[in-house]
Formats: sequence, C-alpha cells, structure tokens
Amino acid sequence: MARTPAQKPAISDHLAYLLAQANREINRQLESHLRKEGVPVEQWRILTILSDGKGHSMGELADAVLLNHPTLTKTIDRMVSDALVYRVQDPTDRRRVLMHLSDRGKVLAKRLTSLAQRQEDHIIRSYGDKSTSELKRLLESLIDSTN
Amino acid sequence: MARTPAQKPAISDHLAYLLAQANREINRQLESHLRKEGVPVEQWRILTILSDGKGHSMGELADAVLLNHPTLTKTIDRMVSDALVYRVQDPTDRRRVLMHLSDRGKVLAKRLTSLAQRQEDHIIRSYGDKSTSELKRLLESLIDSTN
DNA sequence: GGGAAAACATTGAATGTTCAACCTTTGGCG
DNA sequence: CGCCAAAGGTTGAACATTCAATGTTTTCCC
Repeated sequence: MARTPAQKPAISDHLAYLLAQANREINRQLESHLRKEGVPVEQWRILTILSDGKGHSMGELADAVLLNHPTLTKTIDRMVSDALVYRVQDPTDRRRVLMHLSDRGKVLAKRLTSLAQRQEDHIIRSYGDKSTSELKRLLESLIDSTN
Repeated sequence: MARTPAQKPAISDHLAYLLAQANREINRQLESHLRKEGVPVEQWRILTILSDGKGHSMGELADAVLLNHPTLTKTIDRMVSDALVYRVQDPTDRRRVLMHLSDRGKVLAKRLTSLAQRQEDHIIRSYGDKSTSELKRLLESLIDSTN
C-alpha cells in the first residue's frame, strides 16, 4: 500500500529560519547602502533613534536598537571617540546616562537617513508596494504577539 | 497656514528594522526551546540540513545555514569535537569536504526536531495559523525577490 | 599538455560580542 | 533614619565572528 512519504521537516518551513534568512538578506542590502558613509547598521539605528533630540538612557537605547547592554556600551564608546554622540549624566537619577547627538552626529544622521530611505525605496520597487506594507503589518503584529 | 508635521522617519517604519526585531524575538524563543539540549540555533540548523543523509560540502552548508565560510569551519570544528558530525573528502573533487551526521548527531537531531516543532506550534497558537502561513509566504517571496 | 585563473576550504590576527562580576545610586520599608 | 534589595551602567575575561591571506585542487584555454 502506497503511503504518503513521511516528508522530512524542511528547515525552510520554519518561521525562525525564514526570518533569519530574510533578515540576513535585507541587512546585507542595507549595509551596502550605508557603506558609502562607512557606518555599521547598528550605528545607523543609534543615530536614528537619537535624532529625536531627546536624551535617551542606555537602557532605553539598548532596547530600541536591539543590542544588549554591554555591546551597546562598547559601541557607544566607539561613537564617542568618533565624536558622533556624547554622554550626559541624568540630573534626576545619577545612575542613568543620557545620550545625545553631537553636531557631527546630526549631520551624519541626516545623510544616513537618506541612504536608508534609498534602500527602502529599492525594496518597494523590486518587491512591490502592496507586499511590503502587508509584510510590515504582519511583522508588527508578530512582534506584538511575543510580548 | 497649518502644515502637516514633517513626520520624522521612525526607525520602526523600516522593513530592515522590523525584520531584525522579529528575528531577534523569534530567535530568542527558539534558543530557549533548544536550551533543553544546550545546542545553539546554528548547530540546530546544521544538524537539520545534514539530516537528509546526503553529504553536504562546506560551501553548500554555509549557504544553507546562513553562516559565512570561516564561521562555519570553526563551528564544524566544535561539532566534530563533540562527535556530532564528521568530515569526508569528496572522492570526485578533492578540494571539497563532505559533511555527515554521526550516530550521536542523528539522535540529537531527532530530539531537536521535536523541540523546534514545539516552538513552531507555540508561535502558531499565539499568532494564528492564518497569519503565520501568510507571513511565511511573504517572507519567501521577499527572499526570492532579492536574488 | 601546461600554465594561469578560479573554486574550495582553512588559518591567524583583528575585531566584536557575551557572560558574570562589579560599582554606584536609588527606592522600599521596618 | 538606616539598611538591603533592585536598577542602571560599565568592565574584563572568555568566546565567537570576520577579514585577508594561504594552500590545494580543479578548470579553462591556448
């Protein structure tokens, strides 16, 4: 009697795998766009978050830019050396440090925004407007469902 | 005259950011499931790919498991030390090395498959069957569109 | 056939990340 | 008040990843 083949679980059926693959691909693309300014993706995220002009604590920042604390500390050390950002002690809570963009940081952030926008446009062109929005919507709701 | 506010580009509008965030979240989940066997996600991928019983070259594997070559070489070194996999020189092309699962590796792979499946089920329960399939479909097509 | 170029995998050094331990400051509460 | 636990951030050592360079083997092509 012919049984349906037991169909090995292909790894590409796993959401975890597809996400990792898509993320890798898109991240590569973004990297290659940001290469013009020689800035790593993580620093682009930091600069973008800080662009709102408010001071952000290290904890907030770490969450927002998807880095864990020690990694962020060291990344920020580098950016301070490059005079892109600076630390200010929070006057109302002296455990906390508030990060700010320097003038140099602001200028760079602006240039990066436009490079990142260029990537986004590129994706939309090759992948489609409709699909892109729909994918974003689903990702947001997936992220929500994990909290 | 009231202008619409210039709406700073929020980072969470970027597909690149949403993908990174979702990937991070789901990867964490998967990690915590695999923790029962103390195996990193990358090794789960390797074991799963090799589970088809065919020998895979390092190059193939690197692509399939989303690692670049030097990283894979070193990961495989560890797995060889743990007697999970072994190298065989390709008889038809002596530049290549074909990777195989050891018996120990096969046993572990089986256990991991069930842990990973448990995560997938968990996602489907909390996020929904429909959304999950739709998200997978969109991710696949995004990945396609980048090649 | 023979020599140059490409493909495959690995290596060592430089770089980046993580884990656990640490210091300081704050908040809670007896 | 005074103590102790928790929160915020940093550090140093262990670990993992990356980049460029290397050694083989194969392919191409004259």
